[in-house]
Amino acid sequence: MKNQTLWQSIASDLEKEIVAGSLARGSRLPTESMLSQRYGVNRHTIRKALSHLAEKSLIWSKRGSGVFVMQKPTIYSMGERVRFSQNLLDAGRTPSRQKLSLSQRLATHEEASSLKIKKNSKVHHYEGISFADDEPIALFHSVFCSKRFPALDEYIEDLQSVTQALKKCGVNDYIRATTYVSAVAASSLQANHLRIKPNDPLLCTTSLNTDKSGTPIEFGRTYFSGKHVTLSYEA
Amino acid sequence: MKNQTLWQSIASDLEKEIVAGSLARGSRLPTESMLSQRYGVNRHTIRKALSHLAEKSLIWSKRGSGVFVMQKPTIYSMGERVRFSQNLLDAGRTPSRQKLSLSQRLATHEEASSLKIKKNSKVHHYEGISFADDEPIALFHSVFCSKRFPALDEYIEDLQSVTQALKKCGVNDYIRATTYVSAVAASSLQANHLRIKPNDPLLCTTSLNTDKSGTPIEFGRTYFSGKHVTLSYEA
DNA sequence: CACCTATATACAACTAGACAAATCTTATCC
DNA sequence: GGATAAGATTTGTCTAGTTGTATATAGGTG
Repeated sequence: MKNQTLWQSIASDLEKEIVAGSLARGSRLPTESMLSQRYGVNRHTIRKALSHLAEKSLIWSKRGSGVFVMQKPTIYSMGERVRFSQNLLDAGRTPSRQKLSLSQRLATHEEASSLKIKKNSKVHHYEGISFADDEPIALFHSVFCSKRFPALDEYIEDLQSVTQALKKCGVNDYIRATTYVSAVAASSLQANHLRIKPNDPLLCTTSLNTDKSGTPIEFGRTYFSGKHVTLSYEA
Repeated sequence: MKNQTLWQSIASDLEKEIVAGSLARGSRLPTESMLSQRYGVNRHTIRKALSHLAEKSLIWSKRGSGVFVMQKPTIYSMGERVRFSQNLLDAGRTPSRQKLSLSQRLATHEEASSLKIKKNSKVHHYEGISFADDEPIALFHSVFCSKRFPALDEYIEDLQSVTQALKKCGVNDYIRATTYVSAVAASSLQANHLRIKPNDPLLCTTSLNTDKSGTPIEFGRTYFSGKHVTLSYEA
């Protein structure tokens, strides 16, 4: 720990405060100007320390707004039954979702064939952001056969829960049939929603849920922020 | 004074200018490049002369900023009532303080036992720099029981004086109960604040102030720059 | 030879200042 | 009360200048 540069000392000092908890998870750091005063250095030196912490995913910054302490990464377990809210509760986090859009449109080829419905069938398209402790961790979009679930959109709107909405439609249980996982780079729009930078890595899961008899129910993709989420496949 | 090397004669030349006052205390020297031009030597030769003056504590340098003339050292007297401002005024210096941070956090073991409060109690944490004639001479940090002095942080913020802030909290007088003194090496962060080099010696005083009845009020540490301060224990 | 003095060059670390872009705050208007 | 506009804050980016450090070279001296 010798011969440290100033910005390294500052970075490790701030890191201590974060892990010790005196800078709480999710809270805002002092501004760069205030930090430069506190440490008696130029703002650029502070920025170098902060950018180091940002690379370690301890903090993230938003122009015009401030620098914030990141939450701990969330372990998201994939299994036969993947339930967003329950998953996060199990991980000790507070789940929430924000709807981005909820509409009807024609199914794409991929969606139609996955759901085993006719080409040009109508589907409910549900798109949104998943949060853990008010921190965005994933973007999702799902489609459901409109013919089979005529009023699903209203239920989702009311209940804010896909699982509950499906129950209203008579689907008491559904099972993850297939999941594909790949890594992609975030677009600028995705990055903005997830509060990360463009080209940061995303975990892209493409999944199909069916009922017990194997009939397709829901097809969708979820983009998890690599910084915030680790997928777990434990049995 | 013959057979002097180049850097020696340059050093003594600059020293003359300092003691004569043509290079005022606290002012900035010409840059190393300018000096190397003025004396017609290489910059390294200038640096050798400057580093000699720095060892004699006549100047100090800040990377990226420049080289500055140091003030004279200060005598700081320790006694039953240790008051920073009064001490410096008595020594003919102009005191000032700069706040580095002021926050609440949980007390450490040492702090809790010294203040005789419960473990995990909240404390005000006040951290800053003490100046004499605009030259930093010490780093301090103090803790006060939050429960006993709920609004102390606001008072300190407003009044910029611990003694005055405590008066607002009903503590009209406090007494130095114990003081421990040790010598430690400056960290790079401490060195930066005190305008000295890492590993330069510091006088570390650990002190407890109580009210007249002996109830602990304030516990803290002060790190005096060995180059700038001599502690005095005269009766 | 080993060591000090001095030169030369290059790069790293840090400061200083300015401006742009995004955001937050506040006053104002209807 | 809510929308809008203006101003202040805050992060992002850029250019320039200064000290700190490392390496290489050469001459003089004990």
